[in-house]
Amino acid sequence: MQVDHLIQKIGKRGKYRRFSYETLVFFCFFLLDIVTGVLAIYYQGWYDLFWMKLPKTYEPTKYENDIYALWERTNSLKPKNRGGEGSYSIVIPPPNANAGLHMGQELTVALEDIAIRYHRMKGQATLLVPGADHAGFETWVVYEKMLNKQGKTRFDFSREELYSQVWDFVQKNKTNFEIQLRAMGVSCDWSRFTFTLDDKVVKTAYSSFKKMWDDKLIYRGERLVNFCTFHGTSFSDIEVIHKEISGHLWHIKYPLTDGSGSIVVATTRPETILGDTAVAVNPADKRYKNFVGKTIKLPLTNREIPIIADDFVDQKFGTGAVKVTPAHDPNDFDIAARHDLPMITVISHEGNITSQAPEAYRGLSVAKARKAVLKDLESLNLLEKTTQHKHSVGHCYKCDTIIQPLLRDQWFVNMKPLAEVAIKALNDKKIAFLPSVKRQQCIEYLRNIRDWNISRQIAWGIPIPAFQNIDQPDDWIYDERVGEETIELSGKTYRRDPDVFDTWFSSGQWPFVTMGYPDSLDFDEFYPLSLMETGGEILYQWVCRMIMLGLYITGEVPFDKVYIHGYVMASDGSKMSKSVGNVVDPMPVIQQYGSDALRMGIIAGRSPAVNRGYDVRKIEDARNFCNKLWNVARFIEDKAGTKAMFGQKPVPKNSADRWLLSRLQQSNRQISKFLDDYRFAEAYELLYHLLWDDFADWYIEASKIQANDSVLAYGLETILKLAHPFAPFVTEAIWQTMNGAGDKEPLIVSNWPAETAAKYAEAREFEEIKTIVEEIRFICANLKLKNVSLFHSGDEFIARNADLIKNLAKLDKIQISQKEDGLRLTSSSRVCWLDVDQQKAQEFVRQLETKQIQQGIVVKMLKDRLKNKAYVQNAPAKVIDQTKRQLADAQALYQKIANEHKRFRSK
RNA sequence: GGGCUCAUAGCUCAGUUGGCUAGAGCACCUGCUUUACACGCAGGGGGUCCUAGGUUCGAGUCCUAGUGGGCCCACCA
Repeated sequence: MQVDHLIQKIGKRGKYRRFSYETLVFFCFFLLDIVTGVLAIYYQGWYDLFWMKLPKTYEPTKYENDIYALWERTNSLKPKNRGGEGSYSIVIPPPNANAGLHMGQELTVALEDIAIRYHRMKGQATLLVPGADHAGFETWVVYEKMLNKQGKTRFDFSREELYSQVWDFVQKNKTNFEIQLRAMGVSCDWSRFTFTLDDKVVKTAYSSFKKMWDDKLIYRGERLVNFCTFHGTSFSDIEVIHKEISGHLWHIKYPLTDGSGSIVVATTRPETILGDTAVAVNPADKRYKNFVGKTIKLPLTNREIPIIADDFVDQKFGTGAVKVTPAHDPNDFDIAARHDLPMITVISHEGNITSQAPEAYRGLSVAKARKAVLKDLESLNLLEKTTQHKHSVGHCYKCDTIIQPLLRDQWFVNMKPLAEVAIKALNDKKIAFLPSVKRQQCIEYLRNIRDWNISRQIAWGIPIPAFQNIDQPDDWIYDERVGEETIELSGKTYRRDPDVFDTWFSSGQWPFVTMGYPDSLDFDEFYPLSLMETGGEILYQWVCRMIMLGLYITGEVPFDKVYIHGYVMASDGSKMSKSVGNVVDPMPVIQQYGSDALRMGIIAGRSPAVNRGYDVRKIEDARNFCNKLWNVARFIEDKAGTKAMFGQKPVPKNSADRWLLSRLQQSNRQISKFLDDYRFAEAYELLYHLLWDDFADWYIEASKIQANDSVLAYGLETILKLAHPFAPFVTEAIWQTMNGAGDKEPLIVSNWPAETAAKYAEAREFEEIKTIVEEIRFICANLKLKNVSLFHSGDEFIARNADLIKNLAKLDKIQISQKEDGLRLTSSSRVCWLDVDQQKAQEFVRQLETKQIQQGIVVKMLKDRLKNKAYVQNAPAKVIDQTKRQLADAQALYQKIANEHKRFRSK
């Protein structure tokens, strides 16, 4: 750098003249260097400002906050160009308000923001809506854990107290992830931020509930629900985790009442005997033909229960006879409904045996009751045998407690009518899916859908607006006065349902809630959303429900396209999990490598729905990419200056200029196409090579020999724009620094580069130069040559581009010569040779040999292909033409190599 | 039990209606104090595209079966 340079210069002279004037200057600079060095550590910006505009390496942390603030200050995150054609909108899947953002969310917002920035630059009215999810049960679990740490439980507080405490807890975390979303560079419109407990959300949830209520889609019923006895709440079916458990199958003898024998049933849950109300066999089962209609005396109880016949029973399983416990098994519940059997609840919501069971077992836990029941059966000699049995058992997805199917009065949504409409929309391809297989998966789910239990027995959530007549339990009314414990209505007293909605009931309405349904400009313009981008784990819980509710409430599909991304796994391919401790937090990574680097690193090489490990090397690659861009900008700043650089038409003057324009045009086309098709990783890779290979390694190197400021600036401007969706911060930082005063619009709202008129043919000349240079580099590296000369016998092309070739290939000189005794180049049609002495050149013969053999194989392969009649007959003309061209090229090359090879051997 | 998905260089992965003489980054090897960048420059080596069949003029790409990872769904007592 400048200081070091001066020190070197002055220092050398000072060596001989101590205490001279120069020595003094030297020390002054030396001191200054120390001072600036120290300052550099504390305040890099000042140092940079003093010596140069753009510092040597890009340091993201220095710019990112300011850049984001600039976008907010300039209102760049709000939709512009409204009212025109082709608006573009996305809603961020609202992160849970109870924790920081994880890598999966980084991926989510990275993909969404790339799409948003691209469409914004294309000039569309563009909207990305941020939000936060109260995440009912999820947050509840986190909060309850915190309470427990303080030695308290949920029973210490009233429902209202709990609600307000959780509210405060969530507010804190909400700010936290608002900061994080900004750090991730997400260009969302903060003025439209929506929390799932905001008034408008609650209002919409209520009006939807009311509509369903009126349409008779809501019913209250005592059904079996999946109940976690630890958390004291019920779950929907898809929230239950089924696990393979290796347990036992107990065969139990049930004596017939008439004393004529017994029937043996097999069960995995012997404690449920206490609640049996029948034994069922298959009507076609000959073994039990005479049993049907008889009764048995249920062991351990004094009850007499019937033996019934039902098709559900599988003759091949167990003994072919099933005990029926309607209150604690979904299948048995169905059987009971068919046969009008009583239901006896023997397990309580706390997971203990109830008073409906014989006294001996009352109050015991399920596990203890099982032991006791087995012991008693054994002593009565009723336990016939015990076998090992693998079966799947539902568990609470948070605490791993075994889920008990329990009878409970709950609100249910009749899903069939909603699902049918959704299935039709999906079959009609009203929504596109990436990857496309997800459509079928959704349809399958919807076809087999079961009614949705939307009641949750927790304090944190949207209260269900329903009240029950205290004198008449069947009398339920809809009322939104949920702040009241009881209400009076025409002389009757009604008590509020203490339950809250399942979180997904409100978030299932997210697309239209956030757009201000039913009457707002946003709703008119931005609904349906352009894209719904999320992880595959909530395809059913969220995506399918949004489709159903969107269609039901608004009459339209809620979004045009669904993009499902894969998971960000740990680097060893396993799942990231807090308990394993292999979670990578995005925030420190942003600190270390920069927000842009994390964004590009996380999307690199990813296709939809494919899980991939987190790979720090990809982040490093991306960091290097940012730095490359930075240094390209520094170079151009140095070369072309900073005044009025951008926004001007490029004026090509030489072959490199024309080549670059053609490369920019092609890349622009391809990157745009990839982004249109949501192929983010491929667009990024193309961009990477455009900057690194084409622009930096070739064009900038060439421009050191023959500079053209207008094309340099145009190239940088175009690449900054193409790169902006992928690297928003560094591109904007460069744009802001180089684009002069702040009166110009920020890059974020600038226009996507228009296609330049560039003809590919014009680019051919530089391609040939590249080929020649590459061959010379190869030969020189191989023979360890330096400063060789290139001779030609007056070739016009070589002569015209001599300067370029000489410098790019690091030659000593290029001259005309008549005697051809060096090493002739074989990759180009130009006749030229390197001035290499014969002995040295001979070393290259082996290389030539290999090359000739390889080329010979290629020629033969292409020839054989064309000789094949079937190929010529069947392959399309285009492919055959291509082969012919390939063969001609290959043969020409082969000939050159062979000639050169022969020339050497003959010497 | 049903369904989906992945298997390509040492590692992580691209490779979209079959046309491939199979690519990228990292890692590796050889040279570079070439003043935009060592987060760099130049050059290089490295692959029976999981296995076995099949369709085709042609298969990494399509079909069938198998092997091994991952995921989802399911009420099997």
